[in-house]
Amino acid sequence: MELDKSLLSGSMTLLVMKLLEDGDKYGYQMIEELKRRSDDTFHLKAGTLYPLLHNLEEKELVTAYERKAAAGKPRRYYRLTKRGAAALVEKETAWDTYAQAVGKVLKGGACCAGA
Amino acid sequence: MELDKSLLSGSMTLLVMKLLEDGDKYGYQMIEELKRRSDDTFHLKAGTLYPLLHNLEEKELVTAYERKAAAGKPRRYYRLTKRGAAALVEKETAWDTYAQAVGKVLKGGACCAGA
DNA sequence: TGACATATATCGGTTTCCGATATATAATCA
DNA sequence: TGATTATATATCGGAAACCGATATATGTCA
Repeated sequence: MELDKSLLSGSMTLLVMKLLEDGDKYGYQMIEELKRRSDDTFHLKAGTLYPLLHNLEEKELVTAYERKAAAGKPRRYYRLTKRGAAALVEKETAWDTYAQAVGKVLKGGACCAGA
Repeated sequence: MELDKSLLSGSMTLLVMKLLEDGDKYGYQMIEELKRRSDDTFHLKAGTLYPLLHNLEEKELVTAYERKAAAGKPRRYYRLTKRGAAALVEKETAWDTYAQAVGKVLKGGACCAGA
């Protein structure tokens, strides 16, 4: 594909990083928020999210810290690093390019234009 | 994900099937046309396309026939079956849903709305 | 002769994502 | 009290997508 293959379908990484743009969040919270913000379209699974977060941490695109909640297990919060924020911008641009290209193929049949 | 996982990133299957909507095509031709219709964004590789086509054939979403060209190796043309055309419509709808959901997440930060 | 474009094909590998499973805490309910 | 459910994190194994490399075969052009 050559345009950032990791977008296809690394879209989950993009979306998770986007959630962190609004402020630090912990894993379980991201699952809920992604569901909400996508109008119940994305049901991100724990088995997908946690390895993904660990991977972002390794690449230093996010940092993590633990904090006890009023009840339950302590929560592991994630924060976008500067490099993470820069990577996010790139990923958003790549997504736009990709989505637009799909749109071109889906709309532009031989039926409608010689262009 | 629950919305047709094979869209993420089965987008290639969607795009290839879409190309066939305009008429029968052979593999190499699809690679060239996808490049053209996407304004040089998608560089579909032979190693991706041919297994994908064989898979569509197995599922009876396309049929194939061979035809000699004026020169060179004979070409293997593919044609959308009725089931294939129906599957294409579904895949296009799924793509729309998916792309819109990504759009919602990318646009709707906590920064801009309580909605 | 060799390089290149056309054309199809397969194998092995990486990355994505998920299902299943495990662990731990607290609330609710029968 | 015991069972279930929700919260919260984690890992493992597997399926599927896509690609790089490679192989094959034909024809043209220098």
